[in-house]
Amino acid sequence: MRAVKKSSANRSTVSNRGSRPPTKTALPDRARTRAPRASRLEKEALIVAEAEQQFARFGFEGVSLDTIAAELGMSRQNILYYYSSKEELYTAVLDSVLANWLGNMDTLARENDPRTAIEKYVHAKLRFSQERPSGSAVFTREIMAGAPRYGEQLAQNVVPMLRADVRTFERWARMGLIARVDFTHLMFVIWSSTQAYADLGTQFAMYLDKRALSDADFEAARALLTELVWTSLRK
Amino acid sequence: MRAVKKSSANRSTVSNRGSRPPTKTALPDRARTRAPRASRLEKEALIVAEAEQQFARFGFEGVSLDTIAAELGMSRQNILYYYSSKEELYTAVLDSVLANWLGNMDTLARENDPRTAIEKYVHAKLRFSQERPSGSAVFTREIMAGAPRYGEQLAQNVVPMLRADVRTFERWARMGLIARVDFTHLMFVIWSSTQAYADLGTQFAMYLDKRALSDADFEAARALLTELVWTSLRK
DNA sequence: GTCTATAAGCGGATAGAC
DNA sequence: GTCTATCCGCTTATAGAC
Repeated sequence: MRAVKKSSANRSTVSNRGSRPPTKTALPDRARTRAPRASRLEKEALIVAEAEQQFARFGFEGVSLDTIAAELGMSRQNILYYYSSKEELYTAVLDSVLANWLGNMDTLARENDPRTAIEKYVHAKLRFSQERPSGSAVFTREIMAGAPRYGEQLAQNVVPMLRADVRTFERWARMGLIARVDFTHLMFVIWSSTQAYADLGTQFAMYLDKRALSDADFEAARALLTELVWTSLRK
Repeated sequence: MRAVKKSSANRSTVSNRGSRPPTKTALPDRARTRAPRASRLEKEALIVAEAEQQFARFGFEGVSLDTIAAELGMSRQNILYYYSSKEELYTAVLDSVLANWLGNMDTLARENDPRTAIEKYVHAKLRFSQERPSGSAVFTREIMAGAPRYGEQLAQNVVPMLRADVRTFERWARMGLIARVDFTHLMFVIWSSTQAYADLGTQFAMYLDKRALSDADFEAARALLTELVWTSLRK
């Protein structure tokens, strides 16, 4: 197999700042009551947020510390003061997304009623896609690349969740609450389609002749997907 | 917005039908009089095939001409002899995938019976994901990046196909052949989930504790997705 | 904490020999 | 067609001044 090459790419192609996030507002009055510790965390959060946006669109190799720094009005050396390497910043982004994710995504087993469980699950997953599309996209890119930098964490955190959800479906089927279909592939469909509303959101919007997906679009997606899944499971 | 460079459509690498490198046709009696033209096309096909693999995993910026050349046992300068820039090679890859795609994907309207149409459509889309996963992934990455280099072609070739399919659904609904749901989002679900079996195939396989998805896995996906869609449309 | 300077290497692309 | 040589910009990262 080929070795994963080192990162270093000509950035001339990434000059497009078309749909960039709104220019980050500089730190609001950093007047005198500046707790040193809070300040650091605050700045790290800004860096991670900007890095998330860029990694989402261009992937690890497609982003340079310079472009991240430029967008934040700081120097690349300054970023390296907070994160000692590009890869460390990258994993910090993924850590941040994963934490937010695990904190907000309940498993199916939280609910006893299958219908309610599915409704809530699809809703939560789509909400994540809507509220943090970049976070979703960074994960998708990492997975598409073969998870070279975050495979361990994925295997330990995400896969077990999926397995638990499949087991929950199977339990419900044994209890006669739902019809028996291939629950693993059902999860694949639910995951990939909800994820797509984050990763391919701009493309979906373009198809719909709008600049970005609206609440109504996400509501339509939620309604349809819930309907699709539940109709096939209803006994 | 970024200017989309012209793609070298004249340099058609479309002849590479299958997923992998070209089969040498070599008519025995013609062995002496080697046509230089065929030789060139053959080599271009090899380059495009390797580039497709790498762009699929690492994206445009994540790949260097050096790594592509190394895998083929040639020099990066030699690649530049066939494709005068990295971007030209990249668009040649997308041209090749798109041609293969348009040639094999029928629209829904090809069939008169909705059920049959959906079955064939899902089947064809999944088959493409199975047979040319890298091609799918290159497109997904391009779209996730905001289609900076192939947006024009996407808008002209893919979007119209999707719109036509949605109109077909609507016609069937007016004819009373299927129930009325949100057909646009239905297409989003069909596209994203079938696409995922290419883009996230290795991850799905990992979840299933195997090295790669098998025919049986694709068959299970086909059966489930067809069932999901059709059940929700059956009147 | 933030800066300047610099190391050390990879990137795409061109020119020209053979 | 393929190679060597070369240009030059960009990249990550370190060292050290302030």
